[in-house]
Amino acid sequence: MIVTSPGRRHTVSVLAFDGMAPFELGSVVEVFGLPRPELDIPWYDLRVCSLERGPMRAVGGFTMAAEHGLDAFASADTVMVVAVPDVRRDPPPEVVAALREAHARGARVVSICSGAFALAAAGLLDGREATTHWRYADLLRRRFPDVRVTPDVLYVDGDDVLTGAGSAAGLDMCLHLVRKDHGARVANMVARRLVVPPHREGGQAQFIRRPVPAGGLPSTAAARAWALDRLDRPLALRELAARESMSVRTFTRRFREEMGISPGQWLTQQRVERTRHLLETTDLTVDRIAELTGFGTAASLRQRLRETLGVSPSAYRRTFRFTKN
DNA sequence: GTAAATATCCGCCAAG
DNA sequence: ATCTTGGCGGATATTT
Repeated sequence: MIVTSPGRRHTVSVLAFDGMAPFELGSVVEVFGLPRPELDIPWYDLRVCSLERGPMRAVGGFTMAAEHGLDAFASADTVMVVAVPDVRRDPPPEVVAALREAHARGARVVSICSGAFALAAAGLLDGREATTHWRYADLLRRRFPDVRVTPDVLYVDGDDVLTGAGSAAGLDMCLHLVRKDHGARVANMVARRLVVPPHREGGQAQFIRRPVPAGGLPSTAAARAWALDRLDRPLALRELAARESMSVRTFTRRFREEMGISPGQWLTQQRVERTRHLLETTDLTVDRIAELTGFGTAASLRQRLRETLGVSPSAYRRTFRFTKN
């Protein structure tokens, strides 16, 4: 879903304001604003915009000044709000109007963290599923009863309107956008360069449950640790369940609640990660790597790699060996 | 590449 | 009443 016309880069705008915390803004800058000469595609054109003209104080004791105003904000292909000055009141009417205008024009409107309050104030979340930082979920529900607030996901993709949860989930949101625009291969390269934890990279899941572990409930953590330790051997679901003294059914259920993916999918992700590592750092044959990573045969390794990274083992190795030297 | 054999996943529901 | 558990079955995925 790239709405850019040919010959023009996809523009992303993000709103800055006085008193804001820099973290989520930084994530957006990192993903969309950083030059990426290693990719042979035109990268995004990021515009940091603000209502204020003068310098804005940021949390942490420094000041910043944006180069663009609200017009640039409203006219981008992807319009992002990563926070609001005050979650208890609506953002400035100019901002609300800019969001409505952008959405009506067909722009993709995205929020991270408390930015969802700005989208909600503009009516863009009415009747839709949306998320925000878990600290604000109740307040968002109370202030905007027409919004179906889902607190325990990393992000919600409504195609033209997307909402991301708090803090680091903003990065997941940004990578998700890259994946939608440019495919898994490019998204994975960006994620790699960001050194983002692997289990958040690969999946197709637009919808990941429980960004923070649920307290108190029995956990599948020990079984996961055990599995990682013997990843090279075949691991049956019933063995993992037995590790936690759970039935297969309960284990599967707990696992999905904790990790957002099935045990089998998780296992595959871990094996793909190990495969990547070995491809990048050794000259072992694909057959040997298949043994060491638990894929068993090179055929199934190739299959999995093609699915998750979109490339063959040799192509992957060539790319990363080449860019490293 | 196909086909058969296995394994996994998950809604449903009764039982604790 | 409300919640968690775990067996069952059949759709789906994976391995051989």
